Amino acid sequence: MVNVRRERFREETKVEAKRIALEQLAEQGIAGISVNAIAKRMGVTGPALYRYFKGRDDLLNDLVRDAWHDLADTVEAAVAASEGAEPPDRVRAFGEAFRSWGVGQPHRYMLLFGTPLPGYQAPDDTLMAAHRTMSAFLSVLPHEGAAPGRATAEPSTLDAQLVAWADSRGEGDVPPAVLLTGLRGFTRLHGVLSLEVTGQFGPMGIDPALLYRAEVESLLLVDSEEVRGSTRLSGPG
Amino acid sequence: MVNVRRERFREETKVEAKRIALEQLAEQGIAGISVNAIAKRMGVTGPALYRYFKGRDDLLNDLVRDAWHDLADTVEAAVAASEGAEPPDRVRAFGEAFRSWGVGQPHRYMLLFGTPLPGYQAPDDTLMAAHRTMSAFLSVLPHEGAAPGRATAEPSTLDAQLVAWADSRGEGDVPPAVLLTGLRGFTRLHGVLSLEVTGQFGPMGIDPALLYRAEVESLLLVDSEEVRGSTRLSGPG
DNA sequence: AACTTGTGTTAGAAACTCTAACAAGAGTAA
DNA sequence: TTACTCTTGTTAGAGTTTCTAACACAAGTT
Repeated sequence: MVNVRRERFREETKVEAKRIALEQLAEQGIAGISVNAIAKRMGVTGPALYRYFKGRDDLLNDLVRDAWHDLADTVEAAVAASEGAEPPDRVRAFGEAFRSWGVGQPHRYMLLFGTPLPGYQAPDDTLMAAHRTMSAFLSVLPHEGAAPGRATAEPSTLDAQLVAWADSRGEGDVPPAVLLTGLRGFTRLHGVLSLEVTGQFGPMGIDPALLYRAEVESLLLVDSEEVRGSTRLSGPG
Repeated sequence: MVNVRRERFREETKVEAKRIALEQLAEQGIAGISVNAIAKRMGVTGPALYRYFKGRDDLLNDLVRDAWHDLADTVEAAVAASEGAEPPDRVRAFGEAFRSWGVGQPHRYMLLFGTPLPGYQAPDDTLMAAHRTMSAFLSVLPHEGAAPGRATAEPSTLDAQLVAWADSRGEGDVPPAVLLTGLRGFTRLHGVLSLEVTGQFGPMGIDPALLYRAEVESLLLVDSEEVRGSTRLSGPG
């Protein structure tokens, strides 16, 4: 029989430890997360926490997993709340939710998108949450009018890779054009956001929010770009 | 009188220490850089190196500065080598040089664009190199046809901030439209590249190079995007 | 009541950063 | 040459880490 009381206390201890770790993360960054210091703040000695986490890396991996789930929940909620709105507004809603999440907790954002621990392999659980985040984004991109592509003869093309990627996540019905828009769009948002949360715009005197929104708007056009050739450069036509 | 011989030895010691630090960075990431370990590999005891660096943070800041200068040199060389080519090809040349630099030394790339040390303020020297990098990019973007804007009445607009930023760098003659293209373009390249060097595309089975090039091509269109309204979404016209 | 399991303790190894005190060499000046 | 200063190395040590091992004790099970 499973001891439910012990299991519950054990879970609460882990939650409490991670809560303090999140504080350390927010205040001092990843390097400021210390198993020893967490234990002290919980009123126990250092080694006690090793009954709950195999090591510091294990704790960090838990934080990464939790953060991905939190991010996925956040953007999913925003997408759900925008139900019924016009497609462009739903994209904007996703964009704002994503940015708010990141700007509100810069170090946690970089915990997800910064350099991973050496040898890190994201577990299925974590990958699932990352997928949920991306799916939420894809769901607000309009699908109509996009050619439903399947596995192409040439697997080295981006389209083929995108379809294979979607297939592996059980989303084989999403057209490659939408997948491409989603993936490129995500990299664009991350491009601005990651520079913002690391403070790179600080010495430049530029409001990252404006730049971010400009990029969000660019997503609303990224499809039509693809249609035209890409040899033109600059100059109002 | 200045003792030139001592000064030279001192400089060589610092260079050697940073060389080993770069190896540690490449192999184990930032966390793997250890003053003690560097000293041992140089055949001296740990504290000896503190005659050359005020502390570990000081060493890291030197690495950041060197990396920025190296990156600036690299993209400047690529831009210079593309002299005379068509503007789109020069943009591509910059893009490839930037990506090669980052992909070739992922941890060093993240040393520049990852979370900075707490309280870090980039010194002038470092800012200069960052500016050189951006200027190299701006120099391959075509300027003709762009309206030469100066300080606007409304300073909260992105254009006004861009002009102020360029002014502070002594590049007040660059039109705001080009500044915007440059800044947005840089964030796009960084968006893909930073996800690549942190291994985020690994589990996705997608070739980041293809995605990166798609974004490079998007830069060649970013201006014309601005001209049209930004309310359209998806769907081949 | 006896046994197993879980969870805390202390002790300690092996790292790390960084400071202090000291020793010795290199360069300068009387 | 002698004396002084400056630079650069050493060792010792404080105060951190992470993490393992050995032990103590309580809680749950049989």
